Amino acid sequence: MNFVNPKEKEESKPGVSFIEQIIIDDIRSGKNNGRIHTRFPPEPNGYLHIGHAKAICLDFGMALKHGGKCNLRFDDTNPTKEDVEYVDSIKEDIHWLGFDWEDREFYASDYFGKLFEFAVSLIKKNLAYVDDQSAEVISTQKGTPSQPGQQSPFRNRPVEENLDLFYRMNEGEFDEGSRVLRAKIDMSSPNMHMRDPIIYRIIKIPHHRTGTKWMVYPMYDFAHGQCDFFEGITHSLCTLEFEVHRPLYDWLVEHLKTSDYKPRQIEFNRLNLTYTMMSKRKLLELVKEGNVSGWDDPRMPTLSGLRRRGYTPESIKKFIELIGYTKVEAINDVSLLEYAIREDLNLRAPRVFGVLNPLKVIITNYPEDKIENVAVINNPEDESMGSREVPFCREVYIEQEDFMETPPPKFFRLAPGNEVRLKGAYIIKCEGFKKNEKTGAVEEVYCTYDPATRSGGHLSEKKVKGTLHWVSAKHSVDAEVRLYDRLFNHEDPSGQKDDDYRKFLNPDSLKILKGCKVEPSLASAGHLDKFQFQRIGYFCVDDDSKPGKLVFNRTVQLKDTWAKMTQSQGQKS
RNA sequence: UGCUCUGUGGUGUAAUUGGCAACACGUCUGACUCUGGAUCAGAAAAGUUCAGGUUCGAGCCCUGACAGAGCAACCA
Repeated sequence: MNFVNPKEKEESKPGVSFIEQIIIDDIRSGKNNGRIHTRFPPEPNGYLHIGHAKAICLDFGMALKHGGKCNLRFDDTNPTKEDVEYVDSIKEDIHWLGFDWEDREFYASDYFGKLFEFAVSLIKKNLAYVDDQSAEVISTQKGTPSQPGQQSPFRNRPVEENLDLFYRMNEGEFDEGSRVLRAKIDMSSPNMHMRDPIIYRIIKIPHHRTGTKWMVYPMYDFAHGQCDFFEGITHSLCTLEFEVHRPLYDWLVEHLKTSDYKPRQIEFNRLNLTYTMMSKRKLLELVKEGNVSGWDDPRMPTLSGLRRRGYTPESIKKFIELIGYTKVEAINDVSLLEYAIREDLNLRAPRVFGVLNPLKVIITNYPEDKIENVAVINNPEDESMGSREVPFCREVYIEQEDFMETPPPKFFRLAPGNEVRLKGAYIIKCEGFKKNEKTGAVEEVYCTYDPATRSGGHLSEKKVKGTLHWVSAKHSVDAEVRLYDRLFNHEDPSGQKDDDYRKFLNPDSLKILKGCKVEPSLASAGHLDKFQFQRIGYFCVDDDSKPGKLVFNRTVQLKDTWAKMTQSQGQKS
């Protein structure tokens, strides 16, 4: 035997993302006086989903890690799509994730005045003009990505006339769509966004914050970089699709800045998840069409949905840490998200007994009225969580799938002549069973128990292959259990040529089990309490749950190697 | 047939200033287990899209291909 030096396990460094590297470099070089200031800029037009969580973790996370600040800024430049309802939910979700913007809650609409002034100054510099053409005409004049655009006949309108028209646009003198303000840049630019982009349009729908004060509203491109500038943002982090907007962002900031300071836009890859759809618009459709119960349906990728499903903020942050930030358009596997929540809950969730599909077991040699309280450990991963007493008696329920009349090889559970341990209690042996004559379904199983094998007792060392969870028939509590599965059965429901994602809706994404039996200690469980139903998975108490009418949501299944074995052998039961 | 960006095990990411391609998930073994969970030990799996070039040495630098994505909203 050769003697080898023990492997020196080098601390594998977490590896900073390219964005963090830029931030570190900027701090070192003293750029912006070494200041780090980011922002998270949601549009209040829907609920936050896990893709936003990726951005939130970066925006707030980088600030936190490098001694900077992160603002919350609602990008509310389009009153036709936005609503306060969303503002509140967004704030709640960010806090739930564990981030805080302190007193820096801003709105793009806070800057409407300044933005208007800036637009006026551009007009005065002959860098902006009012265009009277229709959307269609402007669009065709813009050309295509491979063909240059043509100049608008209004492009050389005199400054005074532009000024007059722009003011009158804001006074409501003109109809929506009749006139827009455009930046005068370059109609032949290879970048479509530089072909005299529209920067202001007329909208006469009241704004959720500014009411009817304004009749013209800035476009995203005319707001974002400037707001960053106004707030002193140093690193404006956004997703890859804004890459081509950056020259315009820079152009505008360049005309605004008064010193060396300017914000820098950096783009990273958006989150894509297998079997998941992230488009806000389509999620809204799912809600409106009743394919899900709401934005917080536990199958939704929204933060409110994940929360209700039983995900913890820690697990979501862990997942995001695992996938990283790059410029590659990747599609991440949901199983990694499931791994993250299992990891988290494994350490924190108390173990309990819950039987989803009950099958009655009668222990024929156990006294009729005897009741024993057996002690069961709450969490083998955490001794400090102690143990609890669970009542045991002559009749118990086990899981239907834990009994088979004619078991396949390596079936370690209950079968005629077979012995298993009821966890925390006794070893029992199957002596017989009763079948329903019509359906052939097993209705009752008859067992004997060995009194010497009580858990913890001195003779309890006897080994059996299988250990089953169970509940006392007399003491167990009824519960409804909602089994959730992926909402879509296609690996990439939003990446298909065929845009009708509805085709890929998984018909089995929700299975409601009514007659489940759980141990009595769960009777008083409160909303969002999380448990591991032993041998099954992690569950949390749903919002619909009430005392006497318990409802549990399955967050995620436990890994199940037996299921995998039986599947690969084609022995699905 | 324009511009911009991106190509590293099955998947997602690493690889200090060019120096033996690393980690995680997943997969497969085995050990252990009163959860077929967890844990522990181990294995398979890429030679970095391709072709040239520079160099003692290239995933990294250069050239040229190829592939994918984004961009033509009065959305963000």
